Amino acid sequence: MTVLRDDLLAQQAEAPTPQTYPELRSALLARYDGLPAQLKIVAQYLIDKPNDAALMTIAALSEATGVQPSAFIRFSKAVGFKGFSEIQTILRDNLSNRQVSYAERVTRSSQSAGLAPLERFTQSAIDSLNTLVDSTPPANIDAGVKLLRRARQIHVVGHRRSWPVASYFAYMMAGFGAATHLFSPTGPMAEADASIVRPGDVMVAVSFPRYSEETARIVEQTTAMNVPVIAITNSRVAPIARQAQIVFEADQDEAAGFRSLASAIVLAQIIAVSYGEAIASEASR
Amino acid sequence: MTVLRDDLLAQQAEAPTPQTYPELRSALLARYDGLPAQLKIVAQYLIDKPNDAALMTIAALSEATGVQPSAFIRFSKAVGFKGFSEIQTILRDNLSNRQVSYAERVTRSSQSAGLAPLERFTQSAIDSLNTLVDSTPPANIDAGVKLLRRARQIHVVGHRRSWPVASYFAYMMAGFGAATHLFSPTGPMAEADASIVRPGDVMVAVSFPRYSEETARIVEQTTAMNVPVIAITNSRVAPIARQAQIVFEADQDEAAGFRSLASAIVLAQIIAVSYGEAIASEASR
DNA sequence: TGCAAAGCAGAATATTTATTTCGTTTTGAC
DNA sequence: GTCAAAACGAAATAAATATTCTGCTTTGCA
Repeated sequence: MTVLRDDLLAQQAEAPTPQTYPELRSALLARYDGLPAQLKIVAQYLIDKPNDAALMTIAALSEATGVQPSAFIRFSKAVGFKGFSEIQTILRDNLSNRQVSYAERVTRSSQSAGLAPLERFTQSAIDSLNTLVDSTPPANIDAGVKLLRRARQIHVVGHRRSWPVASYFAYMMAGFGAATHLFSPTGPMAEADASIVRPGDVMVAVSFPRYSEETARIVEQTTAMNVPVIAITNSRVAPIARQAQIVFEADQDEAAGFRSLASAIVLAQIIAVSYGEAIASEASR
Repeated sequence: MTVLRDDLLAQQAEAPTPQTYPELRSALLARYDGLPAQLKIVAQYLIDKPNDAALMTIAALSEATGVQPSAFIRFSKAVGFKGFSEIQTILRDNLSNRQVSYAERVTRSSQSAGLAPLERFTQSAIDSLNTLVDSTPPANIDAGVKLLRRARQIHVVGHRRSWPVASYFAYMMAGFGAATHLFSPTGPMAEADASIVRPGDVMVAVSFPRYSEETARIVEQTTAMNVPVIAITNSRVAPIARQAQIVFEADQDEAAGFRSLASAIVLAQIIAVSYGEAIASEASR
């Protein structure tokens, strides 16, 4: 009897209704696994976007999450509240306190010896993305897509820093059903691979400074076979750009000696998705 | 007569209804002197405590200011709005989007649908980079760097879409001289690799929806050996985030069903460079 | 000082938003 | 496979909140 009561008390004690957002957050994380499907979605939204949820109505949240309004109430009661409004009160309190700490953060980080890597690199990435929009002619994308669609097989090559871009592009293209071959990232094997390139194929080469010699060599080999090359690089005069049919520039101004791959990754995505959309719009005809 | 009409038109023209908080604020400051007593109080409150006003009901504002609810409506109409709710919408937008520049917000809202992939994806990437800055606590980066520096060896795992991020991170870390081991991107081999993980190591796991089961399994195996995990993922409640010591969120709002890796790539770069700088600053002592 | 116009407070109403209810569907244990 | 319990979705209801309306008060001007 005593044991049972203790258990109940303990259960109550280890789950006192949260009063502040940090408490709420950890309570949700703790209970997440045991929640039913719809309520998991609600919990996730509250954890991931508390500041959005603070300002939205239940109807808006329902729309955003695809979860019925009533589920928000069930959720609130499951977590120990009387209704969703109580949860929102916590979220709002947290939001109105937040701007203080945010302001502190900005002042603190901007005064501490230059700027923290966090701000430096995101800003640099944003700049290079803006440049990407301005410097990429839509006609270039169309031409690239056209070439890719005519290809018997699409080869992708990229080494070192360019490898993530190359592998991402190959992954997306394969996802769209394109016959894709990704060159191995290690040098020696790569050249062996080159033998599988045939006329009628297309080569997509990714290369950024310091330009990999292997990539350049593979591009040379394939252009000799009249296989057209699509180059993703940082400059029209980059080694691989000279022989390429189509050149995409993803220039990145470097922040503190380290260039960001953000614009190159996004460029690869744009080309791949444009290809995917072209495929899809033809299929639907 | 003509003069009077011109005057009226001019008055109308120089007071277009504000759409953003900065506009609202300067409109209020400009008109403040000409307002009747009660409305002055309202204006002052909105100028002094916009973030409070954003979250309060008219009743609460009435209580706080000693001004009747109806005066808030009269005020709103005097400034050109249909009701006080419209003003509050502006205040709330300002509160939740403070980190995003207004220029960007305008572009974002005016585009939404039917735009070329080029603009869609770059804009979406920029948005997610802004979110990254706002949602990443610098302390988290410090803690991650500390953990990485203590590691005997650093293991990196990521499959499918996450592979480019994982390989890029491993590449950079290796460049800084860290003992780095990158798990193979193909499933079966990956699990064999797990045997080389030892206590004293650190596991860096990259995982985005749809979450790879292999990654989750490897993380489980290694946490069982008391190897701490640094997670790069899109949500605190992502599978691998649960067991992780440190969680970095790089959530990206998806554009047209395709999420960009830009913020994840930049995040990986930030962590790696922070590590590199920590190493360098110690070496120079 | 008187008078019109503007401002105001408080109650009444309309609207929005949260919550409850209930019939249906799904899930999990046997 | 069957049954009971839990979860769910949709619509009805309740609560809250915003807005309008009315008559009264103050202000500015002659």
